[in-house]
Amino acid sequence: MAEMSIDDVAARAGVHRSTVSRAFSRPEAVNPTTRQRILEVAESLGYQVSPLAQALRRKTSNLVPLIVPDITNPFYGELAKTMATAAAEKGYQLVLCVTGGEVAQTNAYLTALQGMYAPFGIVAPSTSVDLDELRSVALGSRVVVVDRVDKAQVPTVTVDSAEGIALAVDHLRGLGHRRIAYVSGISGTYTSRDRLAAYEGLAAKLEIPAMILDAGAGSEAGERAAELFVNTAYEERPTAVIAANDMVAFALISSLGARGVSIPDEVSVMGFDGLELGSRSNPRLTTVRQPIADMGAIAIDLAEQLLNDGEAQHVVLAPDLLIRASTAEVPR
Amino acid sequence: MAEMSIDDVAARAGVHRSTVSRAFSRPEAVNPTTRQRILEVAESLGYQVSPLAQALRRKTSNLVPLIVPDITNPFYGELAKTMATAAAEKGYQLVLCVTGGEVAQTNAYLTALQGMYAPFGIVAPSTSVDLDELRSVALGSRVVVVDRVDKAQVPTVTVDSAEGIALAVDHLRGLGHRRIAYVSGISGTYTSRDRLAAYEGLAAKLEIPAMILDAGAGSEAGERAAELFVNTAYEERPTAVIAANDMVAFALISSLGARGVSIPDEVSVMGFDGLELGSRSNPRLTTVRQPIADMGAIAIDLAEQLLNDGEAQHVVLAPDLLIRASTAEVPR
DNA sequence: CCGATTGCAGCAACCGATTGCAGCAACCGA
DNA sequence: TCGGTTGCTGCAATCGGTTGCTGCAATCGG
Repeated sequence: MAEMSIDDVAARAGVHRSTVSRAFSRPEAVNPTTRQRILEVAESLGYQVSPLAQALRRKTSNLVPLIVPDITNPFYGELAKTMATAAAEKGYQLVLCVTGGEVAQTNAYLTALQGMYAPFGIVAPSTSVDLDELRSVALGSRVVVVDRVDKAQVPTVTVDSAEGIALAVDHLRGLGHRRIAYVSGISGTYTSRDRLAAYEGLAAKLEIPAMILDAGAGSEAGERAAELFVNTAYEERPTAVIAANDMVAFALISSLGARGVSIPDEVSVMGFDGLELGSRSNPRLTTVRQPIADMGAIAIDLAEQLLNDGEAQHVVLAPDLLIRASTAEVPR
Repeated sequence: MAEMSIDDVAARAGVHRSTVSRAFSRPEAVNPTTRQRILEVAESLGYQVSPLAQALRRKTSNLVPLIVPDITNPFYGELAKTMATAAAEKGYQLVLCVTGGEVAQTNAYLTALQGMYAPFGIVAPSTSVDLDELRSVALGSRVVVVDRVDKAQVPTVTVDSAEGIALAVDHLRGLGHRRIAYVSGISGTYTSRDRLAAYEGLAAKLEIPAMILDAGAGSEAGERAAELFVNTAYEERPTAVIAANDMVAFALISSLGARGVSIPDEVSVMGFDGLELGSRSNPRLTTVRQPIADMGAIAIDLAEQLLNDGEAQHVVLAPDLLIRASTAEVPR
C-alpha cells in the first residue's frame, strides 16, 4: 500500500483536496453524497490522514506525554497502562517518557513534546521536580500532576495519604498491634514525605509511639530497615511495620526473610500502593490500595478541563484496604 | 518564550531561511561566520526546529515505536528502560506502545507510527503475533523483533533458551537435584514454548525424567503449579523446579508459601529473566539472567543495519546465572 | 418574478521546515 | 586579463493537510 496523500483521493473522487479534508474533519460541511463517495475512495485507496501534516497546520496534536521517573517501578507501569487506555478512549496517543529522576530530562521532554504540539502533558514527578519551575517550561502551563499533592496552580490527582495511613493503622490495631513502625522510602519523594507526615500525625493523635525506621536511599531502604529491626532488642521491636510503598515492603520482607525473620508470624508488614505484584509475593502483601485506574482517567479529564476553563482542579481520591497475608494478629 | 519559526531567526540574522536550515542540518555547507551568527541568534531567540515540519518534509522522523504486550510486566519495563536510553543515544525518541496482547493493536500502532514517518520499529511480540503478517503492514518491513527466535526475514535479538535451561539444570544438579520439574508460563508465548522445548530436549539427553507442571494460563500458572505440587505424593515430588520466567517463579513461590511449603528448604525454585525485582523477593530469586541491557542496544543496531544493507540479522545472546537464595542443596 | 439566503465546493494562502537549482563574488592558473 | 572553479547564499517548489473567503446554483419569501 503505497503512501496516499489527500490529493490522490481528491483526484480519484473528482473533488478538490479541501473537500476531502472537510469530509474527514468537518463532516457536516460537505454534502452527504459527496462525503460518502470520498470516504469510499479513501477506503479503497487505503488512505489515512497524515497526523504530522495535520498537527503542523492545526498547531495541535493528539500526542500526550506521560512523564515518569522510572518505568521499571511497577507502580508507574500500572499507571502507564491505565493512562494509556484512558488516553486512547479520548483519542489521544500516550507517549511514555522516562526521566530517570532528572529534572533536566523532564523539562527536555516537555519542550520536545511542546514542539510536537502536544495539547497537554501528564507528569508523575520524581523527587526533585519543582512545580513552579515546571510551569516555566513551554508546556508547563498545560500539565497535570499525578501522585503529588500541592497547592500550586497546576491540577493534581492524588490519593489521601492520611486516610491511607489511618486505614493501615486501624487494620493493624484491630489485630492487636500497638508497636507499629514506619519505613520511609526514598526520602525526597513527596508522597513518601506526605505519608510519613500522616503517620507521625496519627501516632501523635493516637498517643502511640512513632517508630520510624528511616532507611534513606531507595532500594536499600528495606535492607537497612531490616538491619535496624534485628538489631533492636526483642521486647522493643515493633510488632508491625508499615512501608512507605509496596516496593519498599517487598524489599523489607525479602531482607527480613534473609535474616530469618518470618512474616507475618514475627512481624506484620503492610505496603502502600496496591500493586498487582503484591498478590505474587511471599507472603502475599496486605496493603493500602490506590485506585490507580481511576487516577489515569481523572488525570486526562483534569487536563481537558484545564484547557477549557483554565481551572486547575485538585482531586484527591480515597484509598482502600487490600488485606492479604502479610499481616496477622500480634504474637503474644 | 513564544513560538519561533525559522523565518524569525532568518529575519533577525539577516539571511534567508534556507541558510538557517542549512546552518542546522548541513553545517559544512554554510560559512562558519554566518553559521556562528545564526546559531547565536537562534540561541537568543530560544529557537528550536520543529520536529513535525522537519519530519514532514524529510519523510523520516526520529520516533521509534517499542511495542510490548504489557508494560506492567517488569520484564518489559526493564526492556523499555534500556531501550529508551539506547535509542536516546542514537538520537531517537522511543514511543512506548502497549498492545494488551492484541494483534490488531500491534498493527494499528505500526501503521500509525508509519504515518509519523518512524524510521523503523521494535516489537516484543505477544503470544499471537504472526511475523509474516507483521511484515505485511506498512512499517512491517522495517521492524526488529526482540525476545523471539524465528527464521523469518525480520531481524531478531533473543537469548539462547537452550543454554539458559542448561545453566539452570547444571546449577541444580550441582546441588544434588535429580527430580527437576518445569513450570511453563503463558503457553502461547514463543519464548515460553522455546524454553519448554529446551527443557524437554535436555531432560531426554540427560536421561532425567521430564516433569512438566503445565499450568496453562498466565498469572495463575504459579497457583496451579503449586496445587499440583502439593497434591503429589511426597516421594514423587520434584526437589527443584524451573519456572518459565521470573514472574511465574514469583507466583509459584507465593502460592507454595501460602500452602506452607518452604523455599528453598523443601523445594528449590529457579526463574528465568533476571529481573531486578528478584533481589526483592522472599527468598531472593536464583535465576537465569538475560542481558536485557544489551538487547536494547543491539535491537537498535540491528534496525540501523537493516536500513543500510537490508540485511536481516539474527543475534542470539548468552544468558548467565544469577545465584541468589531460592535454591539450595537437595534435602535428604 | 426578483432579491436574499443557504448549502456546497473550489481557490489559494499557510503551517515550518528542506533541497535542487541558479546566481554571484572571490579566487585560480595560464 | 580572462574563462573556469569554488564557496556561499537566495529562490521557490514541496511535504500533506486546513481554513477563510469567494462563487455558484438552488431554494425561499414576498
